[in-house]
Amino acid sequence: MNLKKTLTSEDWIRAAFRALTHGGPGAIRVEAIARELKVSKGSFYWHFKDVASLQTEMLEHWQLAATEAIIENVDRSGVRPSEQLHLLILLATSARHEPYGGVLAEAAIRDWGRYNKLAFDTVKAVDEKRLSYTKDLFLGCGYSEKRATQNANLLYGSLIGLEGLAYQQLINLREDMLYLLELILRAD
Amino acid sequence: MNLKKTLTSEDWIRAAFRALTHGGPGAIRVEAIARELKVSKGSFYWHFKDVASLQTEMLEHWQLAATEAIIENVDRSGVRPSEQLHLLILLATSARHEPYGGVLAEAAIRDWGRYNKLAFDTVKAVDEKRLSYTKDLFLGCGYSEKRATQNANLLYGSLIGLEGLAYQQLINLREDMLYLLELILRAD
DNA sequence: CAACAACCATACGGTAGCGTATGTACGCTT
DNA sequence: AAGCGTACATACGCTACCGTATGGTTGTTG
Repeated sequence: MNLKKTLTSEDWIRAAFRALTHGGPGAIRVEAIARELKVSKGSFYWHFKDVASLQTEMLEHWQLAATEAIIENVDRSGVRPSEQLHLLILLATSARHEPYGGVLAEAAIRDWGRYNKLAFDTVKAVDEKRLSYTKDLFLGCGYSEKRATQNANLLYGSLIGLEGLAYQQLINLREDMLYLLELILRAD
Repeated sequence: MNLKKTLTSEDWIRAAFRALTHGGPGAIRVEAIARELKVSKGSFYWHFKDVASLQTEMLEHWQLAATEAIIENVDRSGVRPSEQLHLLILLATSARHEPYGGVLAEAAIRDWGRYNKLAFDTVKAVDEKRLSYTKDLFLGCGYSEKRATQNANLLYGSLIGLEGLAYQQLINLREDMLYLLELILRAD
């Protein structure tokens, strides 16, 4: 009995994320997603005012989930700061805990942010929060303000860039990220 | 007398890159670019068979230019390997020598590669060449095969990721890249 | 100067999407 | 069982784009 009779707006949002992940921002189209969901677009315009409002809700959902996902797990680990950084990388490079399609959706939204102001602001807010959180972990390790900032920038920026290369099968994401952390922590 | 009477196919390609940079892959539209160039699409279909062939030529042009751009300057510098790495970063973070719109086009093509196989293969080929070149520089510094590979992955991957953060005004690209190189070279 | 090719304009049919208007089936209340 | 709101289906007009067909203009060449 997994047959739901009626759809919710969240069903539409999830389907829209699949479309975004597979075809980019331009694939967020009412009629195409409706076909995917095997309903008519009458359903869409019942749950949403228009496409823009769907996009807004998508970004809101993602922003919430994207900032809570990893941070909570690391905070609750209860280990010491340098171990938290290690754990952070392990979690970030497993990437099966992220919402709405994981790394693929993450990259798709990041791309989206290049051509859409709302998406840009959303991604920027998420990046700021993650950078700030990572910086705090380095501060907890005893690094100076400047060093903590640089280390956080480096760790997070590298993660984003290396994810792209890993997607192309050119590198091993976790191996290279752990190597970077080693370089950082080794330096006095 | 900067008024050229007729357009060349390269004029169309350059305009298409501007469209790509500003609006993403979905902005590569004949009639929109024609308006931008103040001609009709009759011009386009004279120079190109269809949109797909324009896209193909765009990627071919970019692939050629993107691999030759920096590498040549570094090769001709004549300094020793570790200084070449330093120079490489300076050039990569100035990014005003790149073709077809520089970093912005680069990122747009990278995004494009997520949803288009031809673009994907092109970006992958470019990344492979740059990674291999960077790796050779590290080999020239005396690093082992494994370390040279890891260092190259890290340096190039970080550049891509940090460029995104720099675009959001969240970091200083050159400062963080030079810091990374310092971390790498300092480690024995 | 006639002929030809390069280059572009205009007009057309076809497709795909958006948003709206309206019809309809179904469950739930009273 | 009559009525009402929920959740869709269907049909419509509109717009933007693609690709083609065809005609016009300009420069070059014999």
